Amino acid sequence: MRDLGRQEERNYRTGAVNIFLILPATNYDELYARAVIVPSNKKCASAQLDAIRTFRYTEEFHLGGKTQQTMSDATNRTLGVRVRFAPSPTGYLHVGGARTALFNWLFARRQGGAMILRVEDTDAERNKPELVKGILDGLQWLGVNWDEGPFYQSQRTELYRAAAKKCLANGAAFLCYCPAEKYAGGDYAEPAQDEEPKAGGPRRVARCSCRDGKPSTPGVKPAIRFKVPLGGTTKFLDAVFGESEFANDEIEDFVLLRSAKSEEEEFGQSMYQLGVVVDDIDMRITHVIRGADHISNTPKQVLLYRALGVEPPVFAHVPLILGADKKRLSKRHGATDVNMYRTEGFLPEAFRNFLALLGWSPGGDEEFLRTNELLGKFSLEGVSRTNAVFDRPKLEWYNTQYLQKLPIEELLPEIENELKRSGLWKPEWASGAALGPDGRDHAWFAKTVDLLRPRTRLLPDFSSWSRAFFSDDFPRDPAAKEKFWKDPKVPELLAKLADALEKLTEWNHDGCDHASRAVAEAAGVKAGLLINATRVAIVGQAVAPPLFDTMVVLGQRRVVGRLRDAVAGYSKS
RNA sequence: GGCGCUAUGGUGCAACGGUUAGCACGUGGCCCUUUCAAGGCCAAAAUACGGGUUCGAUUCCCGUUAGCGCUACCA
Repeated sequence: MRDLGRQEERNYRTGAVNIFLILPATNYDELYARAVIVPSNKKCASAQLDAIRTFRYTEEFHLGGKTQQTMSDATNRTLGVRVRFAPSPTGYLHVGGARTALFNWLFARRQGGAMILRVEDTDAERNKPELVKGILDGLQWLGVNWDEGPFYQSQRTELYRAAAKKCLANGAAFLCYCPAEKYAGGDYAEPAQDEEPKAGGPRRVARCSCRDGKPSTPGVKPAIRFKVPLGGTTKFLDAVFGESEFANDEIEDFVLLRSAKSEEEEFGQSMYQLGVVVDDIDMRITHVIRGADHISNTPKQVLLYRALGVEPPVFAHVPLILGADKKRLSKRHGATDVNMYRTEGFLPEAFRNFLALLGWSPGGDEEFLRTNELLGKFSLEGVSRTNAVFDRPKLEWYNTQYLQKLPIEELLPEIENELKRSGLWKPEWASGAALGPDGRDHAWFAKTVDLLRPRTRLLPDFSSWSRAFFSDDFPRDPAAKEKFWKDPKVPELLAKLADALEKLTEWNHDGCDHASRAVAEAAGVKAGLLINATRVAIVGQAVAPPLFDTMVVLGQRRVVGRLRDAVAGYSKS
């Protein structure tokens, strides 16, 4: 650790949390210091706290930073938490990525820090630029917003090349002329190098003679590989998994920069490991929160940080999301694209609540957590270390809960959008001008939605089976007619009911109730027979809210009209 | 194969050495009821296995097994 100049350090103890605050040294303008919050639980023994205190020296790194997209100076100087979400546009935004983004966002917002979005598109081959929009849309739908970016790695290649060259100059990297295939499959060690038989145990990863400065091969464009130290270990601290240590002999000499694809170029595009580290340094990322599939990449990145003269940030790896068969979630498990959940009609907040509790828990039994509660409770120490299975039934349960429990005024805009989408929306329903079909009822839309919502599972339910509430053009479900229109007395009953209801001077629940029961009684049938038949007549479904509430909401003119229409159509069906 | 990580009912989480192992989803039953939901009540269902450490292990350690991850000039 370098000399930090004047530096103050304090240890505050607040309940379960130790806060180490390292004040910036005044004489190094570039010196970057910050407070790190460390949970004092079993995952982070106090001996490890030292390792977490992170400072950063940016050196001449700014040189590259100025070339293309650069962070603003103001934000660069900001002290505090900075996290990033870094999707790769090789596919849509899948639920695992969405969860990672959500955790980053919750952490940033909770800590009052900054969220940065970075598109990792360094692989020109698989990269599909048109996918970026879908990813951003998905994030926005989820409510995950960002403060800086999106930055595109494909536009920052000079930065990576500068860093790779620095490693070359350092001796931390080497030019490799080997064909890629030679490394593929791992277990490769240049036979000629086998002079020291078992100096540091068996060598298990590819190590070629280029790393010792093999003369260049004419006509072959080299790649730049990182020169992993022989022997020793690399350790790092993970806020979720604790401390881990990897033997350097297990780490391959990973590629930093691809070889040039054309004659004019000296080198090709950056590889993942280089791009992440360089960007995380340049963007001053303090906490790297990402999927656990990156745990094995971390020692490589730590090595790279050190080679670049920078202390690594805090890592927090979050467990993966699996399908029902406990395999990593993929297309064959059904919907994995978050945008499909939007299209299906899930409420973003319900989806967010569900996702947040997949691999994280605030510690108790509460699980219905609205966004502000999530924001108030989120912490890295609550993150689990075990992979979680994506359980669709539970997600659906969350959605029905939100559909039912949300304050009506929060739900209304969602329903309005749904009805607009399906072409059923009428402007006069808008709040403020909420006149009902009969031009009288002031909160008609809200009342109707409130009546409907206990029976809905997804947003489109409002325009499908509830269609008759919003449109006069609705179908009568054949199965419902089969079930409740079987009795031959039905048309006559419905006709009588229409007559009785038409005479009503007051249109309310009890009036409809009494009138209906009187008709049933006069005809000598059970009220249920008439009620069920009437439901099919006025809303076309066997399933609907309580009949008399439905009548009230639909209005007298409509109910009578639909009853007569049903009588007329009865024989035809 | 090598290396790493993980292991509580079918699923998601609680229980931070002492509980009759808790909550929720799902499942089954009952109640409510005018359909269907919602809601209420009840039930079945778990500490992977084997060794330690300890007065005491779901909890700490080791091994086994299983699952997952990484092992690319993918990210």
